[in-house]
Amino acid sequence: MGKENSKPTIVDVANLAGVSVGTVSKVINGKSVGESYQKKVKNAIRALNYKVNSYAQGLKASKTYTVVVIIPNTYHSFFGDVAHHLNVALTKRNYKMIMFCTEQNPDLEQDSIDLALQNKVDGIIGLTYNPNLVISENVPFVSIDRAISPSIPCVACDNFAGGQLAAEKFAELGCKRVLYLRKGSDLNNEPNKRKAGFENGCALKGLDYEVKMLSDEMGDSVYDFVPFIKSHIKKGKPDFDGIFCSTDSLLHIIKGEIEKMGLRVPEDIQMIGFDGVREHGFLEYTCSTIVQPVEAIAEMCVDLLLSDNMKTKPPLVCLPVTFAEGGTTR
Amino acid sequence: MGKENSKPTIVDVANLAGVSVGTVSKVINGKSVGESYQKKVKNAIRALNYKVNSYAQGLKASKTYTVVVIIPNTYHSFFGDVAHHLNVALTKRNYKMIMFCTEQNPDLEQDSIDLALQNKVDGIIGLTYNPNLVISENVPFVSIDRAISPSIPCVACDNFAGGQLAAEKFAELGCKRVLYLRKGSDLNNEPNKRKAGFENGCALKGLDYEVKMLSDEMGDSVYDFVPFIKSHIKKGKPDFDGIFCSTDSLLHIIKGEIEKMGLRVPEDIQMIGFDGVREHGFLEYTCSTIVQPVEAIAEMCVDLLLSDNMKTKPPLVCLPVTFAEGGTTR
DNA sequence: TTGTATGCGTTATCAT
DNA sequence: ATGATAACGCATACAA
Repeated sequence: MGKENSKPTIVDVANLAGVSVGTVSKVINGKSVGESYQKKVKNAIRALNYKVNSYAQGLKASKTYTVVVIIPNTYHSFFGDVAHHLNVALTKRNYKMIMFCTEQNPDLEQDSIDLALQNKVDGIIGLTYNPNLVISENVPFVSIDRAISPSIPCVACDNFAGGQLAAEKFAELGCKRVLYLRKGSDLNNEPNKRKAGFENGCALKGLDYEVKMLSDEMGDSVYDFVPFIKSHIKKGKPDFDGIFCSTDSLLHIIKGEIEKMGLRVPEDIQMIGFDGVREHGFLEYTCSTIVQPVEAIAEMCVDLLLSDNMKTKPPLVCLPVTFAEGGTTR
Repeated sequence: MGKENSKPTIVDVANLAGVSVGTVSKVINGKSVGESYQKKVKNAIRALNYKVNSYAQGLKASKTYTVVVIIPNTYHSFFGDVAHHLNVALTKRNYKMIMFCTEQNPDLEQDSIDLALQNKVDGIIGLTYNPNLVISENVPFVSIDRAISPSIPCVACDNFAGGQLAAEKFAELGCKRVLYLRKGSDLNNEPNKRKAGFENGCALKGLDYEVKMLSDEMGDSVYDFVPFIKSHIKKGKPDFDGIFCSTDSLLHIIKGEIEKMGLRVPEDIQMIGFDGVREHGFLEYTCSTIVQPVEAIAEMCVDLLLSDNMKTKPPLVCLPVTFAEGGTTR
């Protein structure tokens, strides 16, 4: 008897149905099979509660219907949102998603890629920060928010347009002088284009502005913005009436700080953030913000990754952003 | 030549190294191998950039170092937090995590389990709501927040203690009459014990209270709490001085609503939530709250799932909660 | 200690 | 149309 208690295989099904394994395989894969055989096989499958072993399938076909997603984490609202929509987009196409959280650790990012290759996944989607990422050519890779190489498509929102939109909104809302606060990676990534777009918009609208940049890599703290802001307040009077923050997260911290300084939002100071993520999964935005089309980004990533009939993939895809009112503008 | 351009296999390594495949396999798996052979093999592996095919491995060993995590979504802060810590706990143990987001859809939950079985994963961790979940006996399963069957371990925070702790805090903070607002699933799950714990705590401390329960399944809206709250305000004067909300998310909505009614938090009304999730991944809590030990829960789930030497697994594990001040209490 | 051969479950290529 | 059989890449018992 031997392997009595192990899982049923295609052979067991064939035996019970009184047909050959080839026939069973055909039934499973929807190939043309005689009516009566069809029935016998299906009954046997049900009777044994047989499931195909996707590892054997993967070994044979070297197609695993599995995609690895590399992302810093899922507790941060924006990343959580991205991860979720990637999952939905993949599931919709019958793909499984293996997730690696890297906390922006360069080594972990590289390890994740190596592990993915080892697991013969059909592709990788990565939101990474490692500037020296080694990606072997034979595996489809789509990058989010960072151009890695010309042969690797990068998907992002239109960060430049987003920055410009923010500037235009401030102008429209009657602001005269706006601060741009940014803290992020020094890497040459897409979100850094928010600044250029913002400056462009300010120039277009004749809006006065000042920029303060802080760096992740340099270990700057968000609270380093505080003295900068204070230097713009003389005798309780700010010389600015708007603040554009590079992310909604940053906005929330800064909002708390300037409220401590006795300024009210949006009465005294109007604020616009970036990302447009809804905390708690609610529908309402927690601040006025430039909204990233996260779902569209996720869909685009998956489409690009899985379309093997596309000869030359676009090196950079920018998806449109929108402005959403969220209580920090008038 | 044939398969010239395909990935190198263990055979290619063996050929290049001038040894047998068995030897290569041993080197890969850290079995004892002669010093000189060791070197030759390792060089060949490097030269070919060889990676073991984990599908072939999985087929052979029927051990895949893969765990499926079933969770409603990752954009909601609490779920995102859970998913993240599960990922970290699994990665730490060299396991890969396949994620399925189900949005609490019962069919999707069942499908995810079936798919997991098909993929021969080593185990499943599920935060599910389907009351009729069919889980075949031969796959390790750990449930979060809901007891599914005596043979399936359930891991949760100590919800009863959490409810009681909230009541005790209210008493300590000088409250005389507290409202308990709960919206959730009617399923017999662990979080529903918060109510009993709260009532117990109120009784213990001689605290007056009233309870209002809303149901997910009945399609209730959180705004259905508004008339209930208003019925407790006579001529602008509330007959309560505290509100315990079954989740932080709910607290944030209710806080907005009662502020619209002209009540201030925490000056007029003190509020305590449940979950203790930090928005934006910050360190600060967004409200005073009963904090779930998410990391401990994740670790416990993984430990329980992967410990095969444990003969009888505990049917229910409750992990301790703590109170955190977050600006909605005095 | 090292090499050889068999099997894991599936699919695809043959004959039949 | 159906059945037998050879791969897929790896691990392991067994032989050398």
